[in-house]
Amino acid sequence: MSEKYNPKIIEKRWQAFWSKHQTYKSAVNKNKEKYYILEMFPYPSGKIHMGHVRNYTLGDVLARFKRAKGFNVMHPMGWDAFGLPAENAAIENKISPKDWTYKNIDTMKHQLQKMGLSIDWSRELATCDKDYYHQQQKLFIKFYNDNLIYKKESLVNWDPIENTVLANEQVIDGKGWRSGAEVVQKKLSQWFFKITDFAEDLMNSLPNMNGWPEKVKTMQNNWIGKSKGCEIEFNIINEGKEISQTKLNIFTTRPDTIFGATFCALSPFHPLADEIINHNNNKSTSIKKMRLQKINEETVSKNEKEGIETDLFIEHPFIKGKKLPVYIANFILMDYGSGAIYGCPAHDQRDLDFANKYKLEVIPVINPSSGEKFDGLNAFTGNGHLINSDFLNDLSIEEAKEKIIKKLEGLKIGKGTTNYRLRDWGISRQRYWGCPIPIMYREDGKIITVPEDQLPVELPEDIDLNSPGNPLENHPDWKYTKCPETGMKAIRETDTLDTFVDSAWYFIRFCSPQFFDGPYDKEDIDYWMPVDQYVGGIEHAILHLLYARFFTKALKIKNLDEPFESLFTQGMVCHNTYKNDQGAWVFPDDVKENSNGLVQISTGANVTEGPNEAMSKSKKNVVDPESIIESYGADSARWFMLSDSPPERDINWSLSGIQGSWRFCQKVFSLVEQNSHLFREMQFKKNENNESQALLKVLHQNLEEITKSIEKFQMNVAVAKVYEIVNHLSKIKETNHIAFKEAIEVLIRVIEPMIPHLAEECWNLIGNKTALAEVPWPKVNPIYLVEEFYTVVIQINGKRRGEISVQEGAKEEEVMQEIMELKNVSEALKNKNIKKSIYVPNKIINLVI
RNA sequence: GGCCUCAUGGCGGAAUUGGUAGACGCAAAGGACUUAAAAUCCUUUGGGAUUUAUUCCCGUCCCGGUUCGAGUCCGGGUGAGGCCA
Repeated sequence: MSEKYNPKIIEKRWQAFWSKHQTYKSAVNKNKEKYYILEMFPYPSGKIHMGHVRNYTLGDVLARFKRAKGFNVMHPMGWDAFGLPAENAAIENKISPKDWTYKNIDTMKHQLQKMGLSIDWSRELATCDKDYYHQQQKLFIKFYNDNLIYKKESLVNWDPIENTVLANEQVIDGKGWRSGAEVVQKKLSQWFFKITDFAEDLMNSLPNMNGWPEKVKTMQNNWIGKSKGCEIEFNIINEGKEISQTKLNIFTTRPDTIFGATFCALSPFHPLADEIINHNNNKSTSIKKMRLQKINEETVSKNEKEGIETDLFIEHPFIKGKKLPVYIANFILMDYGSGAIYGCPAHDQRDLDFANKYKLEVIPVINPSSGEKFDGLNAFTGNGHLINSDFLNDLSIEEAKEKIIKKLEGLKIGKGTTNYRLRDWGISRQRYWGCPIPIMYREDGKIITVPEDQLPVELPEDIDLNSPGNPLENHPDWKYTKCPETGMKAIRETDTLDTFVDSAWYFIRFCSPQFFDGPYDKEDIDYWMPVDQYVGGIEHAILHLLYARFFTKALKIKNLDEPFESLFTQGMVCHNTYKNDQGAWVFPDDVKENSNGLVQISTGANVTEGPNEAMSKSKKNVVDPESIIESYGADSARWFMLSDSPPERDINWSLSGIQGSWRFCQKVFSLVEQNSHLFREMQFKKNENNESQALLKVLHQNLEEITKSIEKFQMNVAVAKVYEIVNHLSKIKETNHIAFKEAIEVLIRVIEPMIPHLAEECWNLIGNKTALAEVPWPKVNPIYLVEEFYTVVIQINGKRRGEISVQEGAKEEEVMQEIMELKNVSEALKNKNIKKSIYVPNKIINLVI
C-alpha cells in the first residue's frame, strides 16, 4: 500500500527539523566564500500577501542553491516596523501601536515559517525594537556631527482641523483623508539629510553597477537629474520702492535663449515675495493665497498657470533699455535652482502657456533645423541655430551656451553652474510611531545632541493618539528634560524619523544584529557586505534604493561603497477582477460558474470577469496565501510562483495553475515513493542499456540547463527543465538500473531550492540519513552533453529542405556527399551549380545555388 | 512631450544570443481504466493545401534593409507598459 503525498505532515516535519538543527544559521567563516542574499523586508501589516510569497520564494531558491554550491549563505529577515498604519490601527482598534505591530510580526513570522524559507531567524530584527533604533540614533548623531544633517524651513501638507502634518498619501484630492479639510501648504522647520552632497557620487557609481537592471539605473540617473546651466544676476528696477534688494539671481539651463527672455517669474516662496507681502497690501493677499496651492513638479505641469503682477522689472543684461516684468507665478519651484526664472516663451512650453495667458511678448531665438514653423502654441525645444540674438546668431545651441556663459563670467554677472534635480532628504515626521530624533533644544537656544550614555531616547508608551497634533508634542512630560552638561532646561525634539531612514541601513545591521557597541561590527561588515543579491519590488527603484546607497556611502566604511552588488526586481502577482451586477468588487473565492455563467456564491448575483490586475485589497482580487498553503501546501505555492512567468514580469494567479503545481508535487512524490524499495534493497544493475544511456543524457543536459537558469534568475526555465527530467523518468521501464538511481537522486537535489519540504521527504524516503540541505549540488558529467549523432538541417538558399542525422563533428565533405543522395536535394540541384555552401557543424548546412 | 522597456499559438512563455520557431506548463479535444465520477495514464493540438508524405505553402505586430540564413541585428511605423515631465 503506497503512501499519499501529504504536504501538511511533510512540511511540518521538515520545518521542525530545520528549526531544531538550526540548519540555516549563518556565521562568519573566513575559509568559505560568503553569499549574502536579502529580500526587501516586509512591513508588518497583519498578514503576508502573494507578493511576499513570490518575493521570498525567489530569494529562497537562490539562497538554497548557493548553499548547495558551497557558499556560506546569509539569508536574514526582519520587519520594517515603524510607520503610520500602526497609529491608525491603534485609534481604530484601541490597541497600542507597539502591541499591534508586534502582534502582526508574530503572525507574519509564523506565516513565513510555513513557507519553508531557509532564513536565519537568529538575525531577526524589527526597526521598532529599542535595540535597533538605539543604534539608529547613534547613526543620526554621527551624521549630525559629520555635517550631513541640518534644519531648514520646508513646506508640509497641513491639516488645519486635525492640526497635524499629513503624508502625501493622506492627502486625497487636496483634502485631509480623515478630517476632509482643505489641506494647506505650511512652512515648518524640519530636519534634512544632505543627500545632495553625494549627488555626484551617487550618479557616478551607477555605470559600474553591473548587477543592477539598466531600467533602475536610468530611473536613478533621471531622479538625480544633473543639469548644467548658468546663474545670472539681473538688476532690479525698483520703481515701487517696495523691496530692499537691487539684484536678482536666476538659474537657467538654457542661457542660450537669453535674447528670447520676455518676463521674469518668481516662486511665491521667494524672499522677494516675502518683501512684497510686507510692503504691499494689495498683493499680499493673492500671494498668500497662491502659497496655499500645492506646488511641486507634478502640479506645475498640470495646473493652470497663474501669475501675480508686481511693480518690479529686471533689466535685460544685453539689450539696452529692455525691461522684463516680474511676476510671481505658481509654476516656479522654490527649491529648484534659485526659485526665479526668466521666461523664454518661444522655447519652453510652460513659459509659452504663461505668456499667452498674460499677453506677453514671444520672441523665437532658435531656428529649428527641422524647418518646423512656430505656431504660437507649441514651444520649440529641439535643435537648431540661433536667431534674433545679436552676438549669438548662427551658433548652435551648445556653442551659444558656451559663449554666453563666458561672456557673463567676463562681465561678472553670471557663472556656469551644475544643478541637480535631487533635493535634500526631509526626514522629520510629526508622528509618534517612529524613531525619536536624539536632539534637545536648550533654553539658551542651543541645539545639542543627546549624549551617548543617555541613548536611546525611548518612545513613551502612555500616549494619547486621539487628540489632534503630534502625540509626542502633546505628551505631558516626555519632552521636558535637562542638558546633562549645564543642567539647563531643555526640550526634546518631538519629530520622529522618516521610516525610509530605518530601511536605509537594516542590511548592515543584519551583519551584526547582536552587537551593541555601535550600529555594526566592522569585522562582520568586512566579511558579509555588500549584499550579493537584493530582491524586491520595482516600486522601490528610486527612494529606498537611493537612500540605502546614500547611507552606505555616508558611513564611509573602508572598502564599502555600494550596498547591493546585484539587484533583482520581481514582477507583481495579478489576478482577474470580478464585479457583481451591483458594480461591487467580488472576491475570487466568492465566485463560481454555473449554467448561467459566473455568479457570486454569497449573494447569488451575476458576476462579470474583469481584466487581470495586480492583486489589491481595494479590488478584492486577492488570494490569501495562508488558505492556499492550507489546501495545497507551501511547496505547491512555491512551485506555482516559479513556473511559467519569468520572475521580472507579472504573474497571473490562477486556480488551474496551483492545481497543476499540486499535481506535479504529487507526481514527484509517487515517483520516488513507488521506487523507494529499490533504494532500500540496493540491488541496482550496472547495466548500460540504451534506456539508461538516454536517461543519463536527458538528466545531465537538463541539469546543466537548470544550473545555468537559476544563476540567471530564469526560474521558469529551470522549472521547465525539471519537468523534462520528471517526464522522462516516469516513462522508464527498467527502474532497477544505476542510471535510474542517479537520476532520482539528482532530481531530488535540484528541486530542493524550489520545493524543499518535498525534496527532503523524498531524500529521506530513499534511505538517506543526512539532511538534503547539507548535500552539495550535483556535478554535470560533460560526457552526456555531447551527442553521438546530430540532426543537421539542410537548407537550399536559406529554405529548409530536409534534415540528416550525422556523427558528431562530421566534416563538410562527408555531409555534402550524403545529402547529394537525397531526392529533395538532387532535384533542387538539377542543372544548377552550387555557388557557395555554409556548414555549421552539428547544426546546419546551407547550399546557395 | 521626453527617456526607457516590451510585442512569439486559445493562454503563460522557451529558443544555445544570427543557425530545426513554438521547449515546458495551462487550457481544449479524443481515447484507456472505472457501474459511474474523481484521480491517473495514452494520443492530438500555430494556420492552410493536397497526392497523407522523410510533401508543399504561410507564419514570431506592420513596412523596409543587412545576411547564405533574422523571433534575434539596423531604419521607419503601430500598439501596450513603466518612469520622468
